[in-house]
Amino acid sequence: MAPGARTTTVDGRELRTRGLRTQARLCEAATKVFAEKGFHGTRVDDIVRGATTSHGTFYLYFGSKEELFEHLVSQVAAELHRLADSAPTVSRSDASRAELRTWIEGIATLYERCGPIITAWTDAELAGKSVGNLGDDLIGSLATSLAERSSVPKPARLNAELAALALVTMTERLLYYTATGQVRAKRDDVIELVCDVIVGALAGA
Amino acid sequence: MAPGARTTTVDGRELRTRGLRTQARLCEAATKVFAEKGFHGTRVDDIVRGATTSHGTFYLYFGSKEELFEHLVSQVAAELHRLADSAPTVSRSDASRAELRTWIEGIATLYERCGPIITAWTDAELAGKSVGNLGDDLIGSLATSLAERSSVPKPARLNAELAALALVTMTERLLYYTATGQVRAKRDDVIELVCDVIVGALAGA
Amino acid sequence: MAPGARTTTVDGRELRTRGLRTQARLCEAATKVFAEKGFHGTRVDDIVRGATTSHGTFYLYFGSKEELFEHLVSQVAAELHRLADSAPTVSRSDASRAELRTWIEGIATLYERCGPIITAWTDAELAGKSVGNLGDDLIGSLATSLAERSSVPKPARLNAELAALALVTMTERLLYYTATGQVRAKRDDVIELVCDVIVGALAGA
Amino acid sequence: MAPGARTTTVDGRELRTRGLRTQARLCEAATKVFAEKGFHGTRVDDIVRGATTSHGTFYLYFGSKEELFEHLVSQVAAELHRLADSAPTVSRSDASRAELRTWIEGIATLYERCGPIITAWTDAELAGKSVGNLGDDLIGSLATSLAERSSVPKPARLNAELAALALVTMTERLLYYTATGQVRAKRDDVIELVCDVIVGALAGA
DNA sequence: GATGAATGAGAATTCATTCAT
DNA sequence: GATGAATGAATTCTCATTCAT
Repeated sequence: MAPGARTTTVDGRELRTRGLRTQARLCEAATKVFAEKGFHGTRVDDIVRGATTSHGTFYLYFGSKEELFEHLVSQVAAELHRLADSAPTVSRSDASRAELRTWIEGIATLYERCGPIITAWTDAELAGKSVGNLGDDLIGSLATSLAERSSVPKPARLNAELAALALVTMTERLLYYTATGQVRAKRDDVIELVCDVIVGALAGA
Repeated sequence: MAPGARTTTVDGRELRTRGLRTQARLCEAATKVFAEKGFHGTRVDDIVRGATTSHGTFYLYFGSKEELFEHLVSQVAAELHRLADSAPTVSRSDASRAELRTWIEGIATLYERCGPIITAWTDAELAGKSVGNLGDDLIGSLATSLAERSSVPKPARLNAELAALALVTMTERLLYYTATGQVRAKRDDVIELVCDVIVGALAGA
Repeated sequence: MAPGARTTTVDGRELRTRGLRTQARLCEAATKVFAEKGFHGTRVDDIVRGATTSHGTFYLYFGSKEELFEHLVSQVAAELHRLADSAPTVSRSDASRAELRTWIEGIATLYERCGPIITAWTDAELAGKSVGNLGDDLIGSLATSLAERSSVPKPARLNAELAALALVTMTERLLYYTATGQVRAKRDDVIELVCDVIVGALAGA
Repeated sequence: MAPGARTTTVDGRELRTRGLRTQARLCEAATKVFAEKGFHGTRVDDIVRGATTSHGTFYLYFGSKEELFEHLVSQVAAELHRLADSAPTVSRSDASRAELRTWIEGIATLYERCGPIITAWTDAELAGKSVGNLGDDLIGSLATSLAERSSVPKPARLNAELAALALVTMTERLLYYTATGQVRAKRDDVIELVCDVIVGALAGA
């Protein structure tokens, strides 16, 4: 092989520049179509046309519609995991609040970029194709991180873990609705609000 | 018509007792299958087997899979609308808290009964079959009711409407996860928690 | 049986007044629907609704959709046969022309009454259900009658039988088009024209 | 595109030689089956078997049974229109008669080639799928052409337009019956006869 | 690497006819 | 006599995937 030629492997095959570009085109097209029609509504033909290639080529790069989909979703999932790892501690201090805000902003940004894929993800999930499980895995792990790092004095009723879950759930959906335009509110307002509720609930009185 | 004979009409035909029973059997079977496999995963054949009838009979009562589905969903939607209308006022008084709790319990109960249909609903919605729109319509209207009835002193940042939306969203998802077993928590704990967060956020300090 | 009760038999069963009326209603409704939608386009359900009865009742009187259809068609066929038998002689005499005219008028009238059924007949025929065969049988026999009675001096080329066929065919179609409104021409003009052409062709110079 | 490569497009796809052949096979098979069983009697499956392909392939080239049918019919229709445009003038001169004869022969030839498709056409038409309308459009336009070009001195009663319609109708049906074998007569006799009648009726005395 | 063609196992839906009351 | 309910074989159409060039 020519030295310096950039290659990656897909399913064991070496991909050179041309192949890489084709693959990228497929991903792009797929992202668009999945976003518009959801997982079930998307036909391989749609993707293939969008990428101006052929069916044959599609199966050169991805073993199935599912596989391409998982490929796309796993990228989002990875970012969400990264966010989970960087969950801040929650307390009433100004510094902590700023940190929390930054974190929430990170989630918002991700959702703005990938909202539609997340929709399709939910769609696919319902068909039992657990790709990495949004509802459970990721929201769960975001919540766990948050709970671990919150300074809850545990008033009688407040189960920190559960509370974190509630709050992350709220955050997730609200940001999702905002990103997809289902909720008409200013991004900043939403972020502030979410921070307020989280601090109110998770920081000791 | 003989007085007292209960009849409904489907496409101009009068339904007698037998027909009514068959229709009910179809609904039951459909509910079960939709719950198990989601809207897309469900075949008319599954429903028909579940109800021990024939395909022909199915189309005697419902024009299509979609139609039967909408029939089921509209019932849940109606109940959600009813709940929206009965949203309580939110304040720190004990009486108000009790009312809120009852309301939340109502939602929880509905979700326990219909969780799977709601899942399927989301599933169907993604295919563009807007049956009545869960995410938008209903959560929105639950939120609006709640906002209107909350005694918020409006601290600078807290937009009551948006807050209500956030809280209802949280409630909805959390109860949904609980009802479907995706979250392992005691029903009562969840309800209490949700109440706490709502009161904390929506009742004036 | 009560003396004087009018009865007919269908498939061996005795029909009393009520049954007779139901049967008549079915025929009426069928005539209408066949006319509108053709044989293939007509569903038993359409007929049954038109007659405000049930499917069960339909099969009480007719063994199948075909059978009812044949029942209707055979009536028209009978009248056409009667017309064939009464074909006039064709010559240049005024008396003969008047006779011819009357005959053509008879056909026109029949077509005005039954045009749509004749359409449906053609429709059904194409499916291989030879009910009595319009194209062949009847037109043929009309032609034969006409040929037999024409005073053709047989100029070299003119095969009377074939000519008669041609002329009857022309008559049949033209009257049919006129009766169904596909040709916008005054009834009398059409009849006159047809007479002219027939006399011109069939009567010796 | 490589110069000389013959391609057509179906629904945006480019057809190569192989595809073109398959499409042709489908048309051939369809022609045969439609001829045998009429439009309604023909199943996609019949066509597909006749062409030794799969259902999937069928729908690769035609959106439905109707579409393929229309494709076939439109070809015949086009030829009929061409014939309408080339209608001769009618007079008693020998030259004119020869021209007329040639014209009629053209129709006869077309009917010999496409008779069965024309049958199926009528069949389909009755179902309301107006493909281009045989009875009305085409016969009408043949008639119009003929009328325009006939040297009728207009004896009192003879409306040239209507007469032409009558004659074309006669021609059409007679040739049709002859082509499909419903009338047992020598082709030439029929053509001669038709010419005679037309000249007799349309050429001034 | 890339492509158009081909496949065929489903899936939804229709409708003439029979059945039970 | 009459009726509503039930049936299921037959039919059209779809689409993920494989094949041949």
